[in-house]
Amino acid sequence: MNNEADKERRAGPPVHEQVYRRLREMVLFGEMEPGQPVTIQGLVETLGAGMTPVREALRRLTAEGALAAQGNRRIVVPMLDHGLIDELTIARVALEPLLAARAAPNVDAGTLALLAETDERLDRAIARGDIALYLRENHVFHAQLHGLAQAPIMGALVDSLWLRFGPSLRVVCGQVGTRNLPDRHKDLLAALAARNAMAAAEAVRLDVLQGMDLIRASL
Amino acid sequence: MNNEADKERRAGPPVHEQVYRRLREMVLFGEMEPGQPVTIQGLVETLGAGMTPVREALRRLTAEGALAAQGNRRIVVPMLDHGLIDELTIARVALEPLLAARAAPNVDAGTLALLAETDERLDRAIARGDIALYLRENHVFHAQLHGLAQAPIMGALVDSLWLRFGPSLRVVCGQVGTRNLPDRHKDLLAALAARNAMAAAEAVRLDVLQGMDLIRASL
DNA sequence: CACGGAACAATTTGATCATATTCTGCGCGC
DNA sequence: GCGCGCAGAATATGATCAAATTGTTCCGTG
Repeated sequence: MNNEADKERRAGPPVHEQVYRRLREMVLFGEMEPGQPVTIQGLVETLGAGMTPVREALRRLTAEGALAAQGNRRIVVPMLDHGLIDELTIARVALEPLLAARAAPNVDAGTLALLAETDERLDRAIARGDIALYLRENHVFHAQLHGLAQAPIMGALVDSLWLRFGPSLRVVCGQVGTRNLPDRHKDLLAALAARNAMAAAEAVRLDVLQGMDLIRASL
Repeated sequence: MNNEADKERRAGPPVHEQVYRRLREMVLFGEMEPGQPVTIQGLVETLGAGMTPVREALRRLTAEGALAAQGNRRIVVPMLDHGLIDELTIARVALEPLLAARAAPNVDAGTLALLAETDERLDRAIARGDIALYLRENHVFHAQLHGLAQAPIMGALVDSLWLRFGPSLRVVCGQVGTRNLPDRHKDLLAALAARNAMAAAEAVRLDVLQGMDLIRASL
């Protein structure tokens, strides 16, 4: 009896984990605006979860830089200023090419095909002007690359950086459209196919610089 | 009446913040052994706090890499293997010299004197074989440097890295003693005094390599 | 008869919730 | 303009429920 209770019990990951993942996606894919306040009770109502799991998810995201706690006990989606964007750019340029270089020796035909497929979907999203899908596929593309690097620590650092510019990237795309979005992915795929770590690193470096310039340009 | 209640009320920072800081120190300064399980209820008794603040502090530290959640919902102090140490080394070499270079232009006489004082206390700690004090002063030294860099994002990334090797560093010091601990601080201080960003970066790079080699050598 | 292992029970630990308490910010009156 | 409640939101507690680990027992086998 009591089917609904049973169904809820079956849910493998704990609630605070589910809430964390949901909020993480919302931040990454621009479902939350920079500067927007995030209230616990609001999320409790929106997500239909208890306070404790929501609180834990918020602490976790705050620790990762996805959200920001402003001294008085309010939590907001962080806004980026010029200095922070510069810092983010420096950090990304320092780390992401390293990941690409580490990934290069680990590519095989299967993973390469997977990356190529993702990049194709990404191109179609750009062509159709589907910003949400672009953000999603772009993230999948880089996540696959980072997975290949077999580097959990550096991967976590980079994830944190992506969380920080996610909301702002969405805003930029909304303003600029999908015309000149960064896509050094073809160079990257060629480099990976050739197992050329240096070339892969350089392709990623350019992709990062191009993307961050876009954000910087829109203030 | 009820002085103890009054005292507790006076406590400015919220309990979860206090618990977080205490646990963070315990991890950074090796008061917890790698591999040691961390239980919520244990901390509730040890620290005399409620479950909710403890849980939040643990989530935060887990997100920062200071603790590790092993699939089954247990939390442990992470153990480093060879691969993780290599990764940590790469990440530290990629980031910390950048911070030093950014800090170099910002040094003035006062901050330089502060750094020199810290370094002196650090030397005395080494001379006396006081491992706990060494770890503490070494951290203060680098924290002061990172503060000078005016780089909150990269500072957070580096903090996360330090949290990851804190426990293991303590173990190493316990085995090796304080004889040949890394100390490129004299070179670094000279470079900072001369506002030489490149030299400061190089000094930090060598300090990092030396320190991580020590950990790597002890498996 | 001793040993190994699988199932089971008991204890420990984690997850979640309902509720009380405290703090912040805001609007009202002086 | 300034202080003083008042509403609302966050913090913190303890109870309750669920899950996992541990220890134990019992059976089958060599």
